[in-house]
Amino acid sequence: MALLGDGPRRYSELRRSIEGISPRMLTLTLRSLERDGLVLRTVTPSSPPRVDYALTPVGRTLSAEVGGLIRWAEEHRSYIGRSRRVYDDGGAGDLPPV
Amino acid sequence: MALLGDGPRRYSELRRSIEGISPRMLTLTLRSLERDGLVLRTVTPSSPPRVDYALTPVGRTLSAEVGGLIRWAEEHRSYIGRSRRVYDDGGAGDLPPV
DNA sequence: CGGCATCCTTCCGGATACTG
DNA sequence: CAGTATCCGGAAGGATGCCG
Repeated sequence: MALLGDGPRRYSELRRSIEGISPRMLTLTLRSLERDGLVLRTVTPSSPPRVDYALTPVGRTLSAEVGGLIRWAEEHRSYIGRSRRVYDDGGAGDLPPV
Repeated sequence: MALLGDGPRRYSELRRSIEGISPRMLTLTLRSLERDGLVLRTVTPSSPPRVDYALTPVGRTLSAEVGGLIRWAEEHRSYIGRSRRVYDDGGAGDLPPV
């Protein structure tokens, strides 16, 4: 979603930039976004074939929202890491061990 | 998350207002939020026992973000419904059948 | 009241192989 | 290139029963 924020992307571009995603999941995700009217799929029947994915106007409004969430996650990543360490340390207390 | 937006809530309050959630999932969710430092769990050892959940300052910032997402979903709910109907109708085209 | 432990089913999503 | 089809393991999460 957020990846499509600035302009259309080809299938293979997306696949490469979302490191670790399987073709299956990428297609499934794109299809559901298309079904929901958030992404527009454009097929150019050439050889080799070319398929572009772009946000629809409504898709752009969601993308903005998602972008905010991503920024939040980046900004608080370290806070969460610290919280988890404290919690997992065994709620024993916030004073360091003797 | 968003439910805690305005003030602490008791376990049973949450359970009732999130209709359909199992005690297991509610606890699991609250625990992970607590672990991440987003929610504060306060136990009042009385009889019957009482446990309150409240957002931490960082939790409030996420809650705001999530609130935006919820508003987005409500506003575009019908748009998505329409898109799906069109899509499932069999991509045949946007002109009505003869 | 506010949980936790356990069992059991569901289904998400990865790996792999094949196609227009 | 841009997928689809199939198989399959593991994790998510509901149901149930018990406890401080």
